[in-house]
Amino acid sequence: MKISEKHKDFFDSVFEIVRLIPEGRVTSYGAIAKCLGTPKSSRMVGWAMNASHKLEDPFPAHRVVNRNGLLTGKMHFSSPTAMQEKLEAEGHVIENDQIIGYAQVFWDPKDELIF
DNA sequence: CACATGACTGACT
DNA sequence: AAGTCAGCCATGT
Repeated sequence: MKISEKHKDFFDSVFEIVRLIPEGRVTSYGAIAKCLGTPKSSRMVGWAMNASHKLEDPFPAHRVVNRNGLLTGKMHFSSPTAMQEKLEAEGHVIENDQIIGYAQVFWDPKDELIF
């Protein structure tokens, strides 16, 4: 299966934003979707994350969680615990698959777009 | 082609 | 406050 060129645009934007996430910060699918102008297409952001596995370069998909700071996509990583481990390695505290102090480490893509 | 599912979210009840 | 519904749209059956 191959990603259409039309979708590549969307994917590219998502990847670019996620790569901009500073270490020790996280963001949500909705925030990215909103930044792209399609706030209701957060599912598509998750879809893009799924496609991120094809990327050869390291991709911090673990820095993208749902709006509750819940690691809903951890099962899609190489290891069910990989996501949590990487987050903890960056200084986050995970409890019950949820990022403690999520609001404090939340990073809004718009912060980088607005000057 | 129709229906169900999913790395989601916001609104409504 | 907690549960339900409705948008979203690609993919799988």
